[in-house]
Order: sequence, then structure tokens, then C-alpha cells
Amino acid sequence: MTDARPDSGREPDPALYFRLFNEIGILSQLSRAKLETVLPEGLILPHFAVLNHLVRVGDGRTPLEIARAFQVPKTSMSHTLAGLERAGLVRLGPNEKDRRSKRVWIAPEGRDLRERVVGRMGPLLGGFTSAFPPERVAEVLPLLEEMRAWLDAEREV
Amino acid sequence: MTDARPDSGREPDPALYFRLFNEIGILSQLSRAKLETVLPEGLILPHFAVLNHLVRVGDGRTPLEIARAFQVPKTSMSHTLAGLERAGLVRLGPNEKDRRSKRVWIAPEGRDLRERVVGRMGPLLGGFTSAFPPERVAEVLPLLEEMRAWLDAEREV
DNA sequence: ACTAGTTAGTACGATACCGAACCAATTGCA
DNA sequence: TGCAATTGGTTCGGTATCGTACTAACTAGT
Repeated sequence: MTDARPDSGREPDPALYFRLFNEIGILSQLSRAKLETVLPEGLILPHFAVLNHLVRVGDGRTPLEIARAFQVPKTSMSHTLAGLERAGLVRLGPNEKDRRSKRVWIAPEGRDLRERVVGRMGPLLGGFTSAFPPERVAEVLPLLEEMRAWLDAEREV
Repeated sequence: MTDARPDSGREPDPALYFRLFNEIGILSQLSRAKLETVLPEGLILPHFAVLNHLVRVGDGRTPLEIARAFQVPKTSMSHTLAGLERAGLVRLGPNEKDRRSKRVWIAPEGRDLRERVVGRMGPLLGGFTSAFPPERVAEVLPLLEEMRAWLDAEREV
């Protein structure tokens, strides 16, 4: 006999969660592609994300701190930072507190570029913000953040 | 003089949308990494996604159709299908309707593997479904789907 | 002080992703 | 029918991503 009570003690349908992660994956892909149309040749989303991070939370961070903030392997961040340095958008200096380590400083060129990109994103976002006004975004954002935090915590077990 | 009415005619704060896409990006990354822990060596998310697609919507599709379903370049899909074929999980046959084209058939091994992976995902999802029951997921999913559809439509302009 | 273990970063190699260029088959149209 | 344009797929090359292995520097315990 199958349990007739709705839901109680049953595994939820995986298909729903499938759809969730599928949508998230495609959204990530589409939004990334979209953003990269306003980045100069040779720069990709991770480059911009790091510049933006440095402006928002302040520079002078170590590469490892930045890698953790984005939850990417340190080797990936190393590569990204090398690209930014080559483009003259950040400078890597020594970390006097720990000589194994380095500190990442954003260059004026990097700050300017980030500003320009943010500016160019405005029009890009235009249609989107009309279709999805802040109230609607605010509806889903907390749950997404909670999911992220959950997966993140789980990851470190 | 600035307009005193709240919101009307004002650009919404970009930071909110930033956060949205940032969360989506990281969620995508984390969920992908998580899923790949239950995939056999050498197979990655796109491989599984294609197998799953073939089971859900039926096989016999052409590579290009599949590429469009996932919104990836056809060269990427070509690569993914080559991997699946090499692993003996799909077969590529001729398309008698159009001899430039091919058809993708899922092999019994592919069907089995997909089944096993879905099974192994159950426990993996366990904690997540407790933390985020179907009702809560159902709360955000429609909006995410709407956003995806919007970005997708926009893309083709 | 010495030594074992840990931590920050890099080098290297394997693979993934994807744009450009290409070939082959099909379609549209004069 | 014949030819241009289009379409499906692959090849090739450049870059991204990331695991493994390494070096240098730090830390803790003796």
C-alpha cells in the first residue's frame, strides 16, 4: 500500500529541483554572455568581477582572499589576476604581514574601466529593470542567497 | 531640480541586479560542482544534461537541436556529443531526412547511467530539500523562468 | 633552535569552451 | 537545370578552468 497522505514523509519530486538548477545554470550563462558584450576585448566576466569586488570591499586583499570570495580555486584566481595585471588594471604588491603572500591593488585604469563598464551596463539593464522591477527581484534574492549560503556551508564539510 | 516622487522615472539601483546575477552565477557554480561529484570520472555536467534531455524529450534529435535547447554554440555541443559517444553512452546515426545532419540516439548504457546518477542525486538532494521544501522553490521558480525567457528573447534580437 | 605540519602562490598539463574558417548538403529562385 | 545563399557539422586555434605537484614562508610544539 502506498501512503495516501499528501507529502508527509515522502521525498519531494526531484524534477522540481532539477528545473531550479537548470534555470540557474542557463541564467548564469545568458547573463554572463550579456555582460561580456560591454567588456573591452580580452576581458571576461571574472576580470570585471574582481575589479568590482576590489572597488566594493576595498583593495589590498590577498589573492587567496579574493579566490575564496568567489569560491574558485586559487589557481584560477592566479590566472585571472595575471590577466588583470597584464592589462594594467591592478598591481600586485608584496604583503609585508606575510611574505609568502601578496596584496592586490586596483590601478586608476582599473577603477576607471570598472566605472565605464558599470555605466555601459545601465542601458543594457534598462529593459530588464522594466520587466523585472526591484520589488520582484527583492522577492527572490533572499532565498537565492540562502541557497547559496547553504550549498557553500555544505561544501566545506 | 530632482524629481521628488519616489521611483517614478528613476533608474533602479544597479547594485540589486548585480547581486542577483552574482548569486545566480555562484549558485550555478556550486550546484554544478555538487552534481559532478556523483558523475563517473571523465563525465561532466553537460554530458549528464544531454543524457537527461534525451530521456525527457526523446532521442533521435539532431545535434543542432540539442545545442539550441541548451543555448550553447554548436561547436560546444559537437564536443560534448563526441565525449558521450566515446564513452558509449549515445550513438550518432545519419539523418535520412537531411544528409548534412545526424541524429543522436541514447544507448542503453546511457539510459542506465542517467538512471543511476538520478538515483545517487537523491541523497545528495536530501538536505537541500529539507532546507528548501518544494513550496519555497515553487515560489521563485516562475520568476527565474520568466527571467530566462526574457534574456533569451532579448538575445536573438 | 629544530622540525613537522600548514599555508600562499606558481608551474604545468589536461580538458572545456567557443569563434572563425571550412566542407558538404539543401534550398530558393531565376 | 544551374547557381547563390543557407544550413548542419567538424576542424582548428586561442583562451579558461582547475587538479596535481612544487617552492617558499609561516607556525606550533618540543
